[in-house]
Amino acid sequence: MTRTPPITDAEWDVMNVLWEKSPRTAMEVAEALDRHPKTVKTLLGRLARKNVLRYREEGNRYLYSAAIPRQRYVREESASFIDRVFGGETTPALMHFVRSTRMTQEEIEELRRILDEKAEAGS
Amino acid sequence: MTRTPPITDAEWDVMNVLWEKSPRTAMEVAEALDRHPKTVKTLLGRLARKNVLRYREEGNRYLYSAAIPRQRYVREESASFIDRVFGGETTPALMHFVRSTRMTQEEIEELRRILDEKAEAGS
DNA sequence: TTGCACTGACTACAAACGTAATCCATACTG
DNA sequence: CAGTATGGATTACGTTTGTAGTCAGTGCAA
Repeated sequence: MTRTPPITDAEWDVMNVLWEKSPRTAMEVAEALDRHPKTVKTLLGRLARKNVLRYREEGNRYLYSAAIPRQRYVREESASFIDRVFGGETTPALMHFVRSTRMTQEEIEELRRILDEKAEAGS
Repeated sequence: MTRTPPITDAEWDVMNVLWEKSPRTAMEVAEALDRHPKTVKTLLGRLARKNVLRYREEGNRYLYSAAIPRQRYVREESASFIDRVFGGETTPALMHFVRSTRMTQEEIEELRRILDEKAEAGS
């Protein structure tokens, strides 16, 4: 298992749109982000070099797709963030997140169900 | 209310030791972090310039203290982290996060309470 | 009292970043 | 078929970051 290469803030933006929907052309990504196409191209290139995304030719353009599941990145980034900001205390961090995230009633319900499962499973 | 200036990873390390206990001399901070004193001095200087910490002279050396409460940084950093990493899809990612975090029954209870509050407040 | 040991101020510097512009090949338009 | 527009590759460039070295002042040891 290759280690996930670190990606920067701007690169996260790009990956987020690809994780949301792949594949996309550079132009589509740029539009989704409302950022300069050249800038986005640079970022796509850097991400490709890191093998975080993959592309396939389609006519004269490339179709980019995420090559590493978002889950994995979220997990690793969360760990390092929590480590840095919360000193490794995961649960307090989680509570903070839940508190500060706006959710619909359905989502709250869903979360309750998840908690029920966890309680069930026991520790 | 002045906006909290962004601080880098290395700067977080420094602030963490100051938040843990202030005031401290540059040397003490360097020792706590086990990092080169010169490096730490640079970081302290940058943080001072950003007014994130304050210092007071004591003989020929400075005693540094955090000038902005940790709480505030945690709040802001969390917000930007959630935004960046969870992207638009905050809640699904959060659910995954909850699912994959090991918690005690008490913590689960605590989280339930938080959800109750949210359900209450919402709609 | 004299020089050294520390300290902060200033300077250095390469790598990473964000943001693009330029260059070059090629696909579509007229 | 020629010219133009478009897309990727390469190059650019100021700023930020991590990491530390150099310089200059000063309090303490001898």
